[in-house]
Amino acid sequence: MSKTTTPNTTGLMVSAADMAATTTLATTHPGTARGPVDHEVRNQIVIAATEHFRLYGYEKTTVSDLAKAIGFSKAYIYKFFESKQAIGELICANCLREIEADVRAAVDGVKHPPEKFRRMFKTIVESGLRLFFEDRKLHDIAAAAATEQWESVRAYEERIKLMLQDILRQGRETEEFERKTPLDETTAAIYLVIRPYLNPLILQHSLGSTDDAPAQLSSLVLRSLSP
Amino acid sequence: MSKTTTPNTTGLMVSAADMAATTTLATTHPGTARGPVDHEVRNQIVIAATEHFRLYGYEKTTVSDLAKAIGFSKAYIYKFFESKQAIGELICANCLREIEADVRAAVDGVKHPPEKFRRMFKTIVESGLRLFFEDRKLHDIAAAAATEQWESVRAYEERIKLMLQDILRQGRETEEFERKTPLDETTAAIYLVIRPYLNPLILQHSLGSTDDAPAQLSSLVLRSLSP
DNA sequence: TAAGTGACTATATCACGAAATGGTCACTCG
DNA sequence: CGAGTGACCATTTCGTGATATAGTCACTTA
Repeated sequence: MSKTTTPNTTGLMVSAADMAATTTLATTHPGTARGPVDHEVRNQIVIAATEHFRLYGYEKTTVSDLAKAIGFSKAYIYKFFESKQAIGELICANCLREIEADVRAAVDGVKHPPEKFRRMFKTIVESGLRLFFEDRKLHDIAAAAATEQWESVRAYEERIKLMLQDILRQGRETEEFERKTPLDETTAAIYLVIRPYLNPLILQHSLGSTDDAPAQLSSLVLRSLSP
Repeated sequence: MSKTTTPNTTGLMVSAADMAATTTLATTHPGTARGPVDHEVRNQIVIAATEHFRLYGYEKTTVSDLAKAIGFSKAYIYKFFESKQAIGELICANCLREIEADVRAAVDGVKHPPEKFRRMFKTIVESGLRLFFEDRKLHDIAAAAATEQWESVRAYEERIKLMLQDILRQGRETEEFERKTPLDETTAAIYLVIRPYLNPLILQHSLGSTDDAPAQLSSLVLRSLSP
């Protein structure tokens, strides 16, 4: 039958902060979006979803709830998002980006790579725990995202990995870190060390050691990096 | 008295059950046991439970099933175990002890502590995965045990930790490992590194990296230990 | 034509009575 | 007295029909 040849461009026109009246940024991954990526109503949906998910959780929020909140019909929402999960992914991605921003802020301006690494690790754990304890409902989304391997989580982990690699590279340049081991290998190994504290799903099982882990593991890693 | 030889049981005998019967299954933690710890019927229960749990899983095995298997009434089972979970804990503990034995065997006879550590890590992952893939039903018990923090898991982790500390101590003696960092600290940190691969619950979430993780992380750890 | 929706379907969730299960105890029997 | 149990209870689990939800589509309206 006649495919709905919606004349929109489902392409990836990623614009960071292009919204009129909000603080939430709605960067969208290709595939999760549908219809106009930059649209007032789309932003309203994101805002309503963020609030509802935070207050009542992902499961207990129905698409109709969101529709009611923005004063449109449920069907209209599907003009902007492919599925409820696509909305969840976006909110989840925003969460993770916030953590990432925390980490970047903590590392930024610090001179020595070793200290950078320490702060990176420390902040990852702190921000992860903050999400877990203070925004449990949103954390649950992130956990679900991790379980089901949503794109948002994969991308987040990839970005953190790159950030780590960057710090390592800097440390090699300043000769504070050893250079024998291939950079990729070092990155991969250290990433494996911090992963349990990055991934919301695993973090839940590491709550017993979150107090000491960042310091102890940072020290261990830095020892392994000594030239 | 001396070991009961477990003459025979109504029902099939699996090799693993054989093992369970002949090796120490009397090692019961206070609270999980009840009545005579060394008793023919008790062993029959353990054998039946091992088999049933393996085949049908912990949840789907009822205490009545076990009773039927050994030819006694359900009530009699409670003369030997405080609860169904107590039986589960014992079977779980046996599983974990088996893994521990694997690890000990892999490390035993190796001379250099660095190599010992490598093998320890490698075997932990391999045996954990073996349980996961080949005895999923039993793995599920271990996972449940980890979730609910059963004593058996705590004890297992503790034993592995001690094993690790022992290797580290040896390495310090042979001067292959650095000695500046306090032994406790080193042990704790390295333990945190291997924990995600030890704990059945976390291992599930690390399946993507089980191929390279042991080697990469061993190298990282050993670098951190270099004098 | 673009913005927007009511009505529809297939699947998932819920409520709730029925059946099953973990656990106890008074009791029998040798 | 000790080995062993049937009958019993409180709590879970299960099966099932009723309800709710995700998602679609033809359609209206300005």
